[in-house]
Amino acid sequence: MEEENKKGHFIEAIIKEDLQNNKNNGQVLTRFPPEPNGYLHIGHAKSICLNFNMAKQFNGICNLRFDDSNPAKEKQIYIDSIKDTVNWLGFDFKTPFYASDYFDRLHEFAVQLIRKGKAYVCSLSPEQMREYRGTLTEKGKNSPYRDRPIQENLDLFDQMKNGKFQEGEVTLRAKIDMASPNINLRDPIIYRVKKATHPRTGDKWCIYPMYDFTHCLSDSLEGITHSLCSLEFEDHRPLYDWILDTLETPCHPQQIEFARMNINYTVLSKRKLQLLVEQHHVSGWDDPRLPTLEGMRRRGYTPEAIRNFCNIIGVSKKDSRIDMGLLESCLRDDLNERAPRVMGVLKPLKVTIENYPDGKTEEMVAMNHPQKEEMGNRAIGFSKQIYVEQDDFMEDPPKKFFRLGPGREVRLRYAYLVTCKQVIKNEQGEVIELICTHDPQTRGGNAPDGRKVKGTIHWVNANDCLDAEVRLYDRLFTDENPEQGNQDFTENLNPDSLEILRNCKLEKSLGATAPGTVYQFERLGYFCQDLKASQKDMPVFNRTVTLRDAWAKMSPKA
RNA sequence: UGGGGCGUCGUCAAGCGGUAAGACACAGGGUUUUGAUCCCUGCACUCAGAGGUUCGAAUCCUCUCGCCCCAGCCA
Repeated sequence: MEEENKKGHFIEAIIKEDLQNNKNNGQVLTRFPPEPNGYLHIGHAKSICLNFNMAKQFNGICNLRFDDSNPAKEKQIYIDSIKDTVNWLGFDFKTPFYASDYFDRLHEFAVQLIRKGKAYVCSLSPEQMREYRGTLTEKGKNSPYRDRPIQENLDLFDQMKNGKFQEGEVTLRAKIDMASPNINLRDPIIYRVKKATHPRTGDKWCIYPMYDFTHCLSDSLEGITHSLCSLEFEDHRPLYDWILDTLETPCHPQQIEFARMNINYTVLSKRKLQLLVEQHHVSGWDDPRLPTLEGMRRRGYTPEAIRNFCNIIGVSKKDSRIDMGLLESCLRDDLNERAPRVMGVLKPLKVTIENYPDGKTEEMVAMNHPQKEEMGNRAIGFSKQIYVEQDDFMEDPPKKFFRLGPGREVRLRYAYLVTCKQVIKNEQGEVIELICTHDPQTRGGNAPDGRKVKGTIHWVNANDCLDAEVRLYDRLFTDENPEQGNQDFTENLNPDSLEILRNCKLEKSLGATAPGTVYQFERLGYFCQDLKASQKDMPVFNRTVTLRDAWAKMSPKA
């Protein structure tokens, strides 16, 4: 808590200064305002953490508010998913707020604006509207309907509300300045006709407020003090302020913009994510390869790892592209602490210990976490037939290969030192079995004569293990920035982002996994059971993330 | 050619006139029954560039260059 005096990121600095000046009576109220038109992704997590953390840090509150002013795109399933995901991430909101709960008040505000002569009903068609708006370098022209008398506007707006107009026929516009260099101020539309059923208000309305009108007023109605949003809304701030200054509102929140998150080798836009789902490049919104929070959750990401990541990357106004490696580093950091260790063989190679008694089984004692005694031990059966990893054997290994090879001795973790005596191949010349001997004196893994064995490999008891499917995931795209330029970003999809292994042998204890628990398969990585894909007789495990692998680094793929 | 932003290590990011934090990555080394973890060490004489102000600048001023956003009845 010596953080107190540090300024932190620029938003934190602004809030501290406001507090010092007793602005907003020393209150801090933020909000996370998703539109329920899709699922949340890691980019949203940044905003969620920022908003909830600022509120918490300054003894304030953060509202979850659905920005549901466009019924054409919004659905209840998204609302449900978003609520669930925010909770899963570890944030509490009492009851969610909805912009749609303010529709009546918003309507009154619109009428107020008309009465003030600051809004008018415009009968320009969408095409005409575009022409009148001008361009980036040319001023716009006033709408011929701009000077309709107040009473006429009132009547027309009422007719809009009563369904007398078709979509696109009329709009309600703020009367600001068609010559403004800021296009957002060229008489922006604040209400449009939309004959759609709203997930929450049903068919009560056939006119809906636009974002710019809805957002600032919703903020004000809730007493928000700091309205944090992304950079692209910077141009909208003058409009945000204009509306709140023009209308008689409870308070005037301060909009502050920050840069949204980007991560390399993936995409973080709802539109592109949706495309990946629709075109079946992935299995669904919760595909473990997706940066959606539901996907990451299914993959095995923990809320703690995600929150830590969001805190670590900071907040600024600079466009950035964060290294996926940092996310993975945060993940490993958390998983290393909490994941129980187990053994599992992904690509099994049968090993027969020729000098081990037939039919005998011993219980070897394995630690559930090498650095945490308190996590306890477990017993693992050992017998004459075991499986080891195919990658842990090389017929003609280089000197630095510390694993199995003809005549080489390695330690079977928590069991014995074994030496490879014979290699058995099939007709194709593929190694299908190893005949080894074990040193009975080395039970547990230590040699009484003090002889050093450099390599330790994992194994699974052949006659008492679990058959499982394991899914290995790699980055979804081969290009660091898949959305570069205007070319089709799906061309950069990594064809090897998913590898399914169907003949995996896992330690028996994995037969009953607690939902959501991530295990470390020693020497391989972190894995968790995929409850959605698992069958009764064939559990499916997802590889959450690999372990750091110094060996893989020095031997660039054989 | 209009308006709004942004440019500090490979990637994020502190710094707010007193002489470049930290994290990830990377490179060495140590411990280790996971080539994991952990622990050391190294890693920007320089802050997009050029001028200027100052005893002193990444921090102030001027100009130049580069990148991002805006012309939905989307948010």
